[in-house]
Amino acid sequence: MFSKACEYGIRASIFIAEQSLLDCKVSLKDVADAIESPAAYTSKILQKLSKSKLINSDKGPTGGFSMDKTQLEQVKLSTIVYAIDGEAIYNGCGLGLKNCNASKPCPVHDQFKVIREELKKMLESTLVKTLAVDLEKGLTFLKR
Amino acid sequence: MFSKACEYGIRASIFIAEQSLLDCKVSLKDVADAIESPAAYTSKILQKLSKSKLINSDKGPTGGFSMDKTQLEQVKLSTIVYAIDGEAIYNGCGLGLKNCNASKPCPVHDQFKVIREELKKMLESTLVKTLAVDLEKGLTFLKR
DNA sequence: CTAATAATGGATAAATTTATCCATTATTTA
DNA sequence: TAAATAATGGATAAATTTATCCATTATTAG
Ligand code: FES
Ligand code: FES
Repeated sequence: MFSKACEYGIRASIFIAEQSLLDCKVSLKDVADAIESPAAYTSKILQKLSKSKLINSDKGPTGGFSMDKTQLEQVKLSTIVYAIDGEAIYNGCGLGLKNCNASKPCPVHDQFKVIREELKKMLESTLVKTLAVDLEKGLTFLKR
Repeated sequence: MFSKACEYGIRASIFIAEQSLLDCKVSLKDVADAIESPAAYTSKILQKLSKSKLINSDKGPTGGFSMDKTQLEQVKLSTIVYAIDGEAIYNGCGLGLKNCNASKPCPVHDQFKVIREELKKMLESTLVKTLAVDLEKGLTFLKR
């Protein structure tokens, strides 16, 4: 469904959000440990999220990654997915034709459209912060 | 969503189904031309579908790929996807944890489950033959 | 039986994605 | 100001996916 990079990105964001709700900054290592991901690769992904202003990053001692109030209120799953995987998931054709196009539809266009719209709606209506709250409550898990 | 191989596989199947409904066998080249895919790569995919008994293939002159009555009645999108991409799409975790597991759910488990179930239902309720009929009518397209 | 045809299978190659390494930069504390 | 810390950026490397090439096998028609 999503690329590995995107999966890591979502998991990392949820962890950072959780810790930010507890007023804690986290280091790259914290993140990699929490989501069980390769640190260096995760670093690249966090850089991308940071450049897209979805998370903050600070250098030096006391540095680390965090999300501020505004980010916590605004960053949705869709924001993350878009920043990492781009818009392919929204307007890509399910059978790989370039661009889904209703006026020259592929054989599964009608069926796919429904699913894709559901997915889109879901991603757009889910705040990372909300997921972080459940994580903090111990209801969900970032690794296994 | 699906791998390129799976996209080619679905498009190829629909084309073969369409031609089989018209009682025509098609060669590898016919398929690759019809779906605008690299022939040699497509060949590998068709071999896989053939070994899974989803399509027939015959060597020699008058050979080619085809689907018989039974295959046309039985092969669904889900059959193709399963043969090529495996079951990952059905029981894989949306965030990449190994196996979706409701008793130790990832943060998006509930949301994802809904989407995945929709997708599954859609794939399982769509016969390749049905898609082939619309293609034959000129209502849908395999390339663009 | 021969020649032509078309799929098959194995070996590679190219491209993309995922992952690692390390020197550099910015920041903080002592 | 020096030392320690943590992210950054660039260069590679490994792994996976996608794609190509070619010799072989099976089949058909002449
Ligand atoms: S054209 Fe293929 S999904 Fe719309
Ligand atoms: S555990 Fe992640 S989708 Fe079910």
